[in-house]
Amino acid sequence: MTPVAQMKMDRRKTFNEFISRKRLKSTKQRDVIFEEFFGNYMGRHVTVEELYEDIKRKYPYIGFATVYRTLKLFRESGIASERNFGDGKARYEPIRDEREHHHHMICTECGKIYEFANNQVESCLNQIAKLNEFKLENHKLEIYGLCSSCRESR
Amino acid sequence: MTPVAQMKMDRRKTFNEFISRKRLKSTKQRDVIFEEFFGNYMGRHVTVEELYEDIKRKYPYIGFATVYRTLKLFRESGIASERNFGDGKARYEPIRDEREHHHHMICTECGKIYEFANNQVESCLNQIAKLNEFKLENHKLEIYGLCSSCRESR
DNA sequence: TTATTATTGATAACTAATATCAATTTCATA
DNA sequence: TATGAAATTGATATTAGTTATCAATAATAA
Ligand SMILES: [Zn+2]
Ligand SMILES: [Zn+2]
Ligand SMILES: [Zn+2]
Ligand SMILES: [Zn+2]
Repeated sequence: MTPVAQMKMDRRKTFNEFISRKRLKSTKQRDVIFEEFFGNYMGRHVTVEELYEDIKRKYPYIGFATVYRTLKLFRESGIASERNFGDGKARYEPIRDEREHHHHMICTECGKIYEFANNQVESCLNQIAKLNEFKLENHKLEIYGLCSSCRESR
Repeated sequence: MTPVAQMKMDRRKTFNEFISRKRLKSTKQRDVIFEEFFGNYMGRHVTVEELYEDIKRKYPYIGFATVYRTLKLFRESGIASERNFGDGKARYEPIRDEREHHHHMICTECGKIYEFANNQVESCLNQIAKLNEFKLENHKLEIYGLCSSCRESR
């Protein structure tokens, strides 16, 4: 089994456990949305609208509200992250590895989103929080600017 | 003259220059909003609604749209920063010193906002951008968690 | 199978941000 | 200081994204 397939299976397991722990129900719609999201959006940052439009083509009976609610469930169960990059639309990304914490660089010209991680920054933030007697629960770090190709075509 | 009064005068000068450069007009409303914002909100992070409610008490003839538009002008002229801390409402803060770049720690319990600055983080971000051939235009960094007092009362 | 409970999808309601527009104000010019 | 073009104002409407509502339907425990 490929690592990606393995990961998908792990997320499915986590989600199923969440469903039964919370006494929720597993439905056709949730299955479809899971398959689409974890099949086609790995490493991407999709808006609810985008995912809905995508799914609607194959499964026209699935409504927007269901996609919206299911993505919230994915987040709640810890298999997806919700992101907000300042364009007013929430974006969701599948969590690949729970230890893989990362941040984003967003091109203000073409909108492309790049990911990065940096241990030094992370430990700085922990130190800053500690120094201020602040219990760090989470943090948000984004770089906005021009990606290399948009930079050239200026 | 106190440093704060000096700073306020400097911002006023910058704003007046902006007004005349852009061929805009100076009005009673803009004066009132400037005075209120730079008089009472130094070091704070006020929403449009809050500032409007505050001003309305003394100057009931000033409308919400004017406060909203004037804060946009303050930002455009470089005398105020617009912030967004994930509660869906834009917040504005007077720029105290143009060299004083800082970030925020937000208590998820009481909503208090603390500021911090850290050179090491800044140089890390510059390096990360450089490494990815990304032209850093700006960045956003926030720590969310519990402040020391909310932490204790848990 | 049945009864209970959750889910669904259409749509309404909500919120913050922004656009519209006629009346008013500012200000450059005369 | 009068005039007129241009910007501003405040009330209100519109938009966009999110979230709530609810009757019909589907899932599941007993
Ligand atoms: Zn990401
Ligand atoms: Zn981090
Ligand atoms: Zn600040
Ligand atoms: Zn910084």
